[in-house]
Amino acid sequence: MRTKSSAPTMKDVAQEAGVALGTVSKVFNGIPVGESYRVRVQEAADRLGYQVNNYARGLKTNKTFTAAVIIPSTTHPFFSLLTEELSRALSLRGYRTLLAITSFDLASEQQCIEMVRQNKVDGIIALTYNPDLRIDDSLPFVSIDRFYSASIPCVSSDNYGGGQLAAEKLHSLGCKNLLFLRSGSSVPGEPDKRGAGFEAYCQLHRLSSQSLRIDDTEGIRPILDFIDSQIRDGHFPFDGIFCSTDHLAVDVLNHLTLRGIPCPEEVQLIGFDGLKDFFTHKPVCSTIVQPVSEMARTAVDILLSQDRFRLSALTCLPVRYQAGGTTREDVSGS
Amino acid sequence: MRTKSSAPTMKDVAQEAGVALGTVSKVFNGIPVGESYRVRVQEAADRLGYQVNNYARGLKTNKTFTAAVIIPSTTHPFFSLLTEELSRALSLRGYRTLLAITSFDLASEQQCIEMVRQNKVDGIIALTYNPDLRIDDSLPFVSIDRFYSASIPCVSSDNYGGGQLAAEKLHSLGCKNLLFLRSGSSVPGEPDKRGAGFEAYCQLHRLSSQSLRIDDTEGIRPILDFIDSQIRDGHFPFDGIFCSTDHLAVDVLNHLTLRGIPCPEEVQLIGFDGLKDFFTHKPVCSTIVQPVSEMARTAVDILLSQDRFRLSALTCLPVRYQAGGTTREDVSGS
DNA sequence: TTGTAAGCGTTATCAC
DNA sequence: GTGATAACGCTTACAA
Repeated sequence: MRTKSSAPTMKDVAQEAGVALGTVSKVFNGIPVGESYRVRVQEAADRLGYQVNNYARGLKTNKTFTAAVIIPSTTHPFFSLLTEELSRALSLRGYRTLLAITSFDLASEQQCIEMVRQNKVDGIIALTYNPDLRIDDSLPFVSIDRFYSASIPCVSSDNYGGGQLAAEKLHSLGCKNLLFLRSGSSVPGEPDKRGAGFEAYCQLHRLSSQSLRIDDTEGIRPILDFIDSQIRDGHFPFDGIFCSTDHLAVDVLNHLTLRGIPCPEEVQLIGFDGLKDFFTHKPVCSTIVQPVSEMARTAVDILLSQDRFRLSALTCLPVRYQAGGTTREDVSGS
Repeated sequence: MRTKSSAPTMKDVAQEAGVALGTVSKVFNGIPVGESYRVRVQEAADRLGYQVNNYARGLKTNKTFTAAVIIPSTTHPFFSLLTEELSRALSLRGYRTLLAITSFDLASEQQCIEMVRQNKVDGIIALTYNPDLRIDDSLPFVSIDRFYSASIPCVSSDNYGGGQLAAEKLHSLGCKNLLFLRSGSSVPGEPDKRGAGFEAYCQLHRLSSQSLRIDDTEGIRPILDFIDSQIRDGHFPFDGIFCSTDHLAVDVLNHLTLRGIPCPEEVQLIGFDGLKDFFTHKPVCSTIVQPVSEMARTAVDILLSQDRFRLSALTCLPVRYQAGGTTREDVSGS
């Protein structure tokens, strides 16, 4: 029956159903209309395989029911989980996800923002590193793990509390000489508070502790070198290490093993993120678990909330400790 | 200067620049225009922070420069890599990515197609399981790993050849009694050819081989039970196993280790996918590597090619073997 | 070259 | 309750 080459429009449906254009529109917007008309329109639409054109609708309504997710990568387990949870949360609220991957490139981050703005998204959720990001505040924007300004809501896990928790755990596990290791982006962000919380706990409880922070541009070589420099006669002076990420913790664990320092026997190790090995579904190390799912839901809630500006500028979600083989309580299960 | 509440439009820019609307449009479409005008328009646009409205443009041109990626999940390493590569390839061609996650749900797959169609995407790349998917062929569609019909181009790796390659490798590594294990979706797809290729090689070379295939709805328990049932006096009768995925290979490896069957000493194991451990960047097992990046690029090329119907219905990309510790040649490096 | 006006598919405001 | 009609922001003939 369809001789038209392009997709059917409301006009086609109206003609097919023998009703006026406006009536068709009403049917598809749930606006009350005579039952017989409703059925006629519905049938005609089905026959034609009609789908409403969101672009045209958005042009009129200024709503596209599409949100952008801007993220550095999709292959890192934390980001991939975050992406999935964000997409799921948006979908649950009837929103589509426009995905933009920045590859950790600062210029690309800005481009992505411009690009998705052209697509007239209703809002942006972004995990970025560029401290000078130009964010137009006419468009709802929620930042993850990076605080920009009071007018840009930021969602993160309780990094500071997580650092404290890690110190507390190591403390209660009998560690006397603590070490904090950090490898990460050179631009400041919420995750920096992990070390701050850790150090605060140590200071408060008069625990001996030392910290080493490096940029990930240098690779982790400096950290491994530091570890080697500390080893004297096969002995490592620290008995508890908190690493800023699980990834770093695993690298440190492997290096210590290589050097014959047994973990958790001689030194206990706690990471941050709560990543699970994909194959075994087991934690890769003892760790502070980020509530990724809640973070995603919260970010979406804030993005879509009517009065975003009433909300607090920074939302920190609670973390929890999870044993994973690199601390000594594990023998009694967890 | 901006007193308008909503985003600036071309009209605003025209007014600001003191030129006609059409002139502004031309500037943003690269259509030649007097240099002085071009500059005036550009400046006015910058001043106003103007961004073209892709929705309005698409309405007129029937092109949105947006493609949909429909995928079961973003957390599985293979899918997450595929998603990233697809997004990257699309971006390189000037396309945005609309991401839809189906969670392996057949009904959701259909919904996603409908949903992205409403957003007037220019095409869809999908990895789906629903054999009865209703695909409107008015919209370019490229399927990954599942062949629907001659009019729906399908991209996959050379699953059949990969199966052959696995058998050949095990053969050349001295295995005499082979086993193929498969756990996967109950709906047929290109990956099923892995086993077929494996068996074909065994038959051709008169190698003793056996196969066990189960649906992943049952979990992998039946496979582990089968393995247990084969063990006699601590001895396992098969000396070479090909698993349909790396994931299965790792599970089998762990189970064999648990039962005291050393791998690769007593039995050698090859998986399929080529996944790397995220932390160590090392293969999780000896494996047949899928060319994910090429698959993504190919899918995008096909999707955006003008005459898609000239192309072959099924494009199989070459795989390669990679040693990863579960086969015996590894001692001499890889 | 530049300006004008029609129209893309939809919604919303009206008379009917 | 139903059906014309004017926008929405943009592109594109076509006229100036």
